[in-house]
Amino acid sequence: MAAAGNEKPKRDTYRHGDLRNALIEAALELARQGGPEAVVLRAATRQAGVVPNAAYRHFADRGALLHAVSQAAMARVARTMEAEQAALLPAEDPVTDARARFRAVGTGYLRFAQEEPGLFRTAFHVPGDMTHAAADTAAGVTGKTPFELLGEALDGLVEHGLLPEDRRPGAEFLAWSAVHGLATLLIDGPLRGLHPAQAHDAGQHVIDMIERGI
Amino acid sequence: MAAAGNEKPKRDTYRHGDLRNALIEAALELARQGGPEAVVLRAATRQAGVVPNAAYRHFADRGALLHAVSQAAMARVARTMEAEQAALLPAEDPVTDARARFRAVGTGYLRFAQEEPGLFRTAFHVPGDMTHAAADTAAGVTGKTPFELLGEALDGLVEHGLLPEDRRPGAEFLAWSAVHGLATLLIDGPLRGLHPAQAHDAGQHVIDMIERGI
DNA sequence: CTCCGAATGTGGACATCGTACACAAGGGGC
DNA sequence: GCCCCTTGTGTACGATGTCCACATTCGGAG
Repeated sequence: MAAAGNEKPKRDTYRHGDLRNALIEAALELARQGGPEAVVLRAATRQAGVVPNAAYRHFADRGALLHAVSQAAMARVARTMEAEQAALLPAEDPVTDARARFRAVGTGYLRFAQEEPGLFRTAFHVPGDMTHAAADTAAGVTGKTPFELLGEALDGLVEHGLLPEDRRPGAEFLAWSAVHGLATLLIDGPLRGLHPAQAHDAGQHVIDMIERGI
Repeated sequence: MAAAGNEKPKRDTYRHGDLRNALIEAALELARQGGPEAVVLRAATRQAGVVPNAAYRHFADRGALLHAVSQAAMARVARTMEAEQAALLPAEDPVTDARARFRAVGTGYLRFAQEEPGLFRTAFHVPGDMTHAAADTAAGVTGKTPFELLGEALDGLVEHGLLPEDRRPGAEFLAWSAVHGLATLLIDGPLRGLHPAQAHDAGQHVIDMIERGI
């Protein structure tokens, strides 16, 4: 049983053709299992069947690669949130709908955190630009970042009288704080390893708290 | 201007005498500026004036050192929380007191996160044992971990009728989620670099939300 | 069509890191 | 006073990020 890595797709052309994306893809896989610190430049190039230095033709340094991966991961968060909303069956009451769409934002966020902890941690590892992240790289299919989706849902609450207008400013930070904090607890805090169903319950409780306290 | 590091306290005895603590101390300083990833074994031994391998007489590996540092950082979190409570001037009303003590838990937590972001991140980097952390290494002067301090404050709320008893179970996770999430936003999220006063306000808003929604 | 420059990939090298193994020094119990 | 266990040293190895010089190829200007 020789230890042969499953790398090196043995390209024959001198040029790779799509190295940049291949690197992001490989790094994304590394991030999935192992989080941001597992995104190691040489491993990604190995997987792409290319010499380490080749990466520097597409990324300034490891940080730049990691940032690209982070953006990609964030886009997946957005897609999960969108999917959660899309799965909602419309009630007759638009007020109920607005509320459901708001909750779906949090639920999707938490779902992603549980299902893809590595990617989740990567998405918010070199953050700071969650709010103004280059929309196209960090957005989901609707072209909105997770943060924008949240803001939109909050606007919906106001619009339908579920949130007083004077409470709206800064509300995204309250909601985001609570949900993200729980995600942290679930991923590698004391709530780690919670049964999915229980985790879901915990999520709903946090969202309840937000609705009450926001 | 030769590049001379400010290391090597030039010990003369063959034995160091207190290497373990010296390493933790050095690593703590590394963590303060740079967070967990800045805790590099060789740097700590350098600072202690000792060869890299000497560390292995006291820690199984880098992870073990980091864990010790994490515990120490957590103890500081606890102390900051205790200080915040101690600074409270007692009201005549015990109910008001209970509430103030609860809020001080969150305020102290957030204060520490802002004042010592590196240590804060280190404290919860290899977490999972925040709840059951070896009490003596992660505790403050009162011998309680941050988590225990929170639980106690919540008990106080119940005791004085500020929190319905049936809402008590699991309440620490709701409160912790919200406060920790905000800490994350403040440290390296979109709220990073917020003016201390504004950060304080944000913290109070989150705690308001918790009180309302818990 | 040819040729040349810009883009892309290669090779080799270096500093730094974590860590393993064998050895040295010395302090404490008998 | 002797021996051994603890603690620190020396040397070494593989891995990583990154730098520099060189090779290969693509695509457009002539």
